[in-house]
Amino acid sequence: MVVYAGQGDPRRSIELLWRGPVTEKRSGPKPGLSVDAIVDAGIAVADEQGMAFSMRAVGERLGRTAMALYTYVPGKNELVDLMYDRTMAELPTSYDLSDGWRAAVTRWAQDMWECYIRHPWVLQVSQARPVLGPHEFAVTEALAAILVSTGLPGRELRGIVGAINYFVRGAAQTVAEARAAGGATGEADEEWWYARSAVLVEIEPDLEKKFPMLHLLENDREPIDPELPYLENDAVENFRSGLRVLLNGVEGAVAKL
Amino acid sequence: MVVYAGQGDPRRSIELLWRGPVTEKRSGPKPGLSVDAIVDAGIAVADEQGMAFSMRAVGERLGRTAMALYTYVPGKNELVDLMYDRTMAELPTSYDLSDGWRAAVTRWAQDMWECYIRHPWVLQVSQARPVLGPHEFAVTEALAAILVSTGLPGRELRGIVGAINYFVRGAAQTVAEARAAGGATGEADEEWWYARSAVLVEIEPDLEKKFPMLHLLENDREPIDPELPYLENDAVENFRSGLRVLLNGVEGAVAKL
DNA sequence: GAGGTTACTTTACGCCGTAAGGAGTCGCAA
DNA sequence: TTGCGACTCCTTACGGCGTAAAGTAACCTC
Repeated sequence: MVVYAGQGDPRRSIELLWRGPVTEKRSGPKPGLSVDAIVDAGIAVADEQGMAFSMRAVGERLGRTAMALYTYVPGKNELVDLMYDRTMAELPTSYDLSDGWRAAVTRWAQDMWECYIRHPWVLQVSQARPVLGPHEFAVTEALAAILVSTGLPGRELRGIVGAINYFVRGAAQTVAEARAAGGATGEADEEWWYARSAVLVEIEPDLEKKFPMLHLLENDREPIDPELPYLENDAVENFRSGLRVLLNGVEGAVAKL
Repeated sequence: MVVYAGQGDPRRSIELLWRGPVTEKRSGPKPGLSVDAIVDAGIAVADEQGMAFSMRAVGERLGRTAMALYTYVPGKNELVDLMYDRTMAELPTSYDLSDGWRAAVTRWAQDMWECYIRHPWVLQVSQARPVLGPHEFAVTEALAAILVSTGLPGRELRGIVGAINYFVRGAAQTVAEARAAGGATGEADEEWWYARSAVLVEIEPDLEKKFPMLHLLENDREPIDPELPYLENDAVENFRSGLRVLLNGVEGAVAKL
């Protein structure tokens, strides 16, 4: 499932996202739940089951039925928006620039990456229609603050912010989905890869001759962390070296100023 | 829905992906359908309805029930894999290098981008567990062939291939999902954005003061194509300038050789 | 023409998000 | 004190989904 932000009433969604401490006195029975509790439960369930978590599962975790949630939250889409923004609150809102913008961006990317890995379902919340929550803003503000310090014009910075975002998301997705797929089927990465590549070379024996450049790309490997599974190791290496290249490009633009 | 590649029997999946022209004579009634026809229908339905298309809808388009498809294809996941690989067949398998690697990579990215826009559901097929189909290989082979010509070592190229891939996917996703969300609700981008930003400034009036760097980033805009809707315009600009920065980074690495 | 194989259908199961309506609980005004 | 409206939470139900199971009819081979 992919969730598009805020399909429902925009006012209701945004009020929930930016809600302050609501303390109105109201009649009727005391609420046994709260939006916060539901969002927490939702995150916990989604961390375990991925974006395909069900309202019933969230309710169950709170000792309620699924329908009880609808008292607090208009629907699943809005709940996901709230979960997304809450998750973004885990990240720092500003970065130390004393080691230069490059070190700061690297730390931002690292933090973001780790957050994605902790909450892989976040990677499936649409980016195109931003959730427009306060913490989502804050995270981008943090990156913008670092990059503005380079002195580059806004026109160029927007592309760079996008590129960094896309890159971190993509790289994290590679790891996150590998884990999720393994977890869902109980298969480890290696097993999955082994089973398929074995069948592949059996059916298509001269794969290396058909795709020589891909084969060339596989050369020159160095182990990074032998503790990590194969695919993950690969992803971490690609993350580091890809980010380095990307930031070199930024550095080039800065140097031309 | 996000589809993880090949959850089913690996042999069956990969045989389907790499199947040659199957011409065995078989007993029983003549097949009225074929894997190819089903894959085509699936792509057509997914282009219209997105990844949340249903097996029933694909069957209906072929004048059959949903269950008829299961004679040819093990399940929806496998069908999506086949649709994915078929879609990749739309792309060129090699690029002219006479204008240099940079021009070639730019064309590759442009082609890839357009393919994603034509078939937005492709962006929701997992990347981490590659589908391992022949055309997916061919597309990456094409990019690898261009980049190998730079002379950079495989270690560095893997990160670069990843970065370019992530970037193009992310940038395309921004446009694709904006369109999809608009299409699903019948809202145009502008309306969506207007409705939300209006509520936002009402609820949080001093947004610009809370996130000054984001506000700074919005400066210095220039119109690219006034025909395109707002969000899309933005995305196209970011795609171009982001790719430029990324390739500058690659160029830096090449220059150091 | 019999028997096995295959294409396709019908039916059904257990999920999903959520609409509708009812039961019980509380604050407050009469 | 009583009644009422507001509120939380429940049960039930609907129409969707992917697909398992079993049945029917077409076709090939012997």
